[in-house]
Amino acid sequence: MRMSTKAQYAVRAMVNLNLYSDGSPVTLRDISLRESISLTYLEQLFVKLRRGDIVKSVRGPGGGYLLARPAKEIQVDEIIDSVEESLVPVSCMDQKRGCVCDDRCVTHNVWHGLAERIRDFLSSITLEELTLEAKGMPGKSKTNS
Amino acid sequence: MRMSTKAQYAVRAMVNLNLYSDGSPVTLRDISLRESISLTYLEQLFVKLRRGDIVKSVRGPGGGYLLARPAKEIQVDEIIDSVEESLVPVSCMDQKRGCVCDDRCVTHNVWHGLAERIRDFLSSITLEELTLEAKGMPGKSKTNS
DNA sequence: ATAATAATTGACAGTTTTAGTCGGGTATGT
DNA sequence: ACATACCCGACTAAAACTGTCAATTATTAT
Repeated sequence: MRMSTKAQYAVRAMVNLNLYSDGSPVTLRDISLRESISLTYLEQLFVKLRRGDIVKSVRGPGGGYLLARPAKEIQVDEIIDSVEESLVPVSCMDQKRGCVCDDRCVTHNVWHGLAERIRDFLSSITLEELTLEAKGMPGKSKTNS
Repeated sequence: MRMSTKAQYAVRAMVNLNLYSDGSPVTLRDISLRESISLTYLEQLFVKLRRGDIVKSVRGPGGGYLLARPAKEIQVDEIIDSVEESLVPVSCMDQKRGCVCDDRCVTHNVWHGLAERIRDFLSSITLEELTLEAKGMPGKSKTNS
């Protein structure tokens, strides 16, 4: 039960992007240096984040990435979804239209319930909250306990 | 974010063991046939389940496995812990004594909070509840929603 | 126009984890 | 003694993860 480093990187990169954004685009190179994530790997992640409507890109000199929406409207689960990291704990439940197990699904409800808790929690946290926390100014809701 | 099949097998096997237990030991061979899990793989899992005080073994002819404790006192998270499947979503938090990240733990609280939710949920479900559900006689608390 | 910047994309590879198999051993009841 | 069933560690094939590399396209500054 591990969150892949891909997902962890994506969240960290997004917090960093928002933290250092002043209206003009932020380059991946800057994020790469600040977060010690390889530039080429970040590129991979941001292609997916763009497709997921989390960021938008500005090409050419002075270009980079901007948030596609206000930080308040970006939830952590959306970031993870965008980099194609499943939040569902078992493979038979990947399809939207429910579990396709044909038999012996005694444990189905356990994983289904778990998936709900994970989703609920991660969708309750916004990028804005994480960024405020990173600034040492916790927002109105804390992420733990 | 996947629950390994090892953990899924362990939970399924435990439900099956309890379901077909009438006081005398249940052999892994029977569980293997009923759940279509390889016998040798089950052996691996049950060594760990025994060490985790989930089951106890009876050797020799007529032997097999029994629950080490009443089903009501066995929680799903204990089963998963026993087969050495971490329930903590990030590796830096594996140690009991907290996260050892030396820096940039902006996202720490997210994973910590997530770990708590996962633990809380899985510890709220007992083997007895799962077994009753499997019998088509849902217990007092449902596992989902 | 041209050059520099920066995103975009696909192919590829090393490493680690997972999911098992295999071959023996050990305890116990009949 | 012998069959049963647990016990244990080494080994392996496959998959996933975590990136790298090379080449391209779009945009802006000069």
